[in-house]
Amino acid sequence: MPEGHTLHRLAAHFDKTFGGGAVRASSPQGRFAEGAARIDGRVLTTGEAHGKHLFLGFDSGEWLRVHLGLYGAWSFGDADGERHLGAPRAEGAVRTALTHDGDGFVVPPAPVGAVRVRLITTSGWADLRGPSACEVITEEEKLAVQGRLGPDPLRSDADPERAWRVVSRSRTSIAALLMRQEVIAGIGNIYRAESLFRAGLDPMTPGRDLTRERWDALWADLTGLLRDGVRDGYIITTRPEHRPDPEARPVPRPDTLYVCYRTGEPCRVCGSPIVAGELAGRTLYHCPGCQSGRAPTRPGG
DNA sequence: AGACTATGTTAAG
DNA sequence: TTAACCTAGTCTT
Repeated sequence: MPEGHTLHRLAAHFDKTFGGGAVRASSPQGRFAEGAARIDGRVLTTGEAHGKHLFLGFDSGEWLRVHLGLYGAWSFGDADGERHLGAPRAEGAVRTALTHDGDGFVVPPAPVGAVRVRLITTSGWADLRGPSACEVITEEEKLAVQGRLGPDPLRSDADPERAWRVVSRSRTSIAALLMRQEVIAGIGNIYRAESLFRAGLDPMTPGRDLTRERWDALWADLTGLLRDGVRDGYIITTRPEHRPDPEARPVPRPDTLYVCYRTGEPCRVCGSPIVAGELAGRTLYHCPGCQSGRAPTRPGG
């Protein structure tokens, strides 16, 4: 789950439900005690995402920067119940009654597992577990982090031209380029593999062999897929005609994806067995039938 | 109890 | 190119 769409969902959630009042911050696990003390009592003013980074802004002018890594996840509790957002976890909202203390702050349940940060307001609580990065930074430091990130298709300030300048001059494979956050921010293993399948592109195609038109189409497709992910809450890349039941809303796997996690299974379009390889330590999935470099096809049109 | 997996990144070799 | 790190769930012994 933690590809770009998840971080934008998180940012929107904090923006909508945590703004306005003071926030109590703590670190039940203890590893973030000092950082929590710095934001404790402050007002959370804004939630913002850039690629896979989440920035929570406080009225002190400081920011909480969170990167979920592979395993990080937030849990939330509010009037709507409890739910998780981040790494794969048991899903399903649980209805629990909210109780408030004398100051009007929500009383959350006892921490479960290693909770790095716990945030509490008068309307709900949020627990963060397993992030690869969690730190309080200044505005200047935030801008420095963002300066190292490439354009994020989900942000209004994204400049695809910047990504194209790198891609069009690189001998590196498009599959590797899509994973480099300084080239394009927010793409992970699933969006990488699925977008290349939808484009009919051989993952090993050098960046500089892409035409401008194909790059523009790839960027546009990624933008649409990411927006769908923000809306749906999980990644859906299959077109209705390629699902067992075109009428039904696809559930997260097995019907949502073309190639990811489908090693050896028949391609939904051409029937070829899906191939899994390895690139820079990550599993790279593709369909040898639909994604041959010589005569690229457009699966499903 | 231990191995293994996961939608990620960084630092060391 | 490899290992390390963060966590929790699932599978194997």
